Amino acid sequence: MRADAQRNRDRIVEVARGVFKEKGYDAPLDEIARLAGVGPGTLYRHFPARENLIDAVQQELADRVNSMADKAIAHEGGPRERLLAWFEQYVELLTAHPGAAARVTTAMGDEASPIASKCKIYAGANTRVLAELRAEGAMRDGVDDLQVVRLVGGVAAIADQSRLGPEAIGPMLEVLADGVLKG
Amino acid sequence: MRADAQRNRDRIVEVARGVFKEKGYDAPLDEIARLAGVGPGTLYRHFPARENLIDAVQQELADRVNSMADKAIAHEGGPRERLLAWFEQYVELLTAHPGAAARVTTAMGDEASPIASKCKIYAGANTRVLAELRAEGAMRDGVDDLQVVRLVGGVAAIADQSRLGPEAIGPMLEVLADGVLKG
DNA sequence: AACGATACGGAGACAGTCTCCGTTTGGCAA
DNA sequence: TTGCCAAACGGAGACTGTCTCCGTATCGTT
Repeated sequence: MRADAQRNRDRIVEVARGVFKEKGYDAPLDEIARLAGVGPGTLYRHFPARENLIDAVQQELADRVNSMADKAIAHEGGPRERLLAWFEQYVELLTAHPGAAARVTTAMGDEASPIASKCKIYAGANTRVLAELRAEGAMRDGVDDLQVVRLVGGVAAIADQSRLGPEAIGPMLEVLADGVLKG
Repeated sequence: MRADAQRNRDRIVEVARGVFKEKGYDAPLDEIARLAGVGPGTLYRHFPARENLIDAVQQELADRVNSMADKAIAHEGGPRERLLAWFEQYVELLTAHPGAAARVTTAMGDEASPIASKCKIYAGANTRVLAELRAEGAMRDGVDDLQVVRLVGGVAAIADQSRLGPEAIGPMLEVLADGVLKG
């Protein structure tokens, strides 16, 4: 890639991160182009669809999710505490950008989605936490990893769109934990 | 209301029901106006916001939800079977129109929403089912009705947007049921 | 320095939302 | 019936956001 093209691409992603965080994933793309000091054509050449830009912006979140999973696994307490710690971290991550939770969770399991690579990273982190619990015999039989990541993502999506706080999210995640764990 | 106004309003709702069912709740309103044989101005006078039109269209669904709850309560089997029957019926209702589940569940608990009246009806039906189970002592302590209707709505929203079938939805609802019931 | 490939930018086509206002219509009162 | 006017209509067009096309500029190589 030509040096000027790389520079423009980087600036677009950087600006988009800020705008998306503030205004959500439906923010006008032409405005991002303007703030990045490039024409709309340049933005659309680098990112043919909005989802491609979202994918680039989410690299930052994907970089954090695995250390989150590690922290949850190392969390003190029984399986329920560790699972809840993971759920809470994951919801917090997904609600970092308004509109992210619904998009990510919708794309989960869809290989053709432009954000499939990020979904894979999130799903992988979730699987690591669940594998740990499953090895301890704490998980109910028949519970699938993809189901769980969709359920938690669903909670995150509702929380995001309804602007729910931790006091409303916490009890919902507890229901999920009780449904996932033997008990 | 003048007779011609009432006639136009009814035709708009009727046409909107068909278009929404086919194209989802984001379908162009001007197209609905055109198909109903009225100008855009007429549509927007009757329904200042899209949500107001959605509210009118959903009257049909709201009329059905209570008999669904009755059927679930009368369902043969234990608490788990009855709760699952209700969850499945509710998800089916919410996914009858693409885009409905997310909107309804997002508005749940928000008095100011234009579709608040419909949310109240759905929430009321859910509460009736849960009250029955709670009276039998089948429910876990601390589980709130609003939480449950949001969780099931979240599943419906993800199922709607990801085009999931019953084989993917069923297991998720089982996790919810296990999290809601004593077990 | 010259040149060709690569990338840029912004005008503008297009789609959907929503409003404003001149025109029409329904229903009541004389 | 007729006349009146409040109520309702409709559609042109302003506005916003998406996305493309193509003449122009720039990069990096020879």
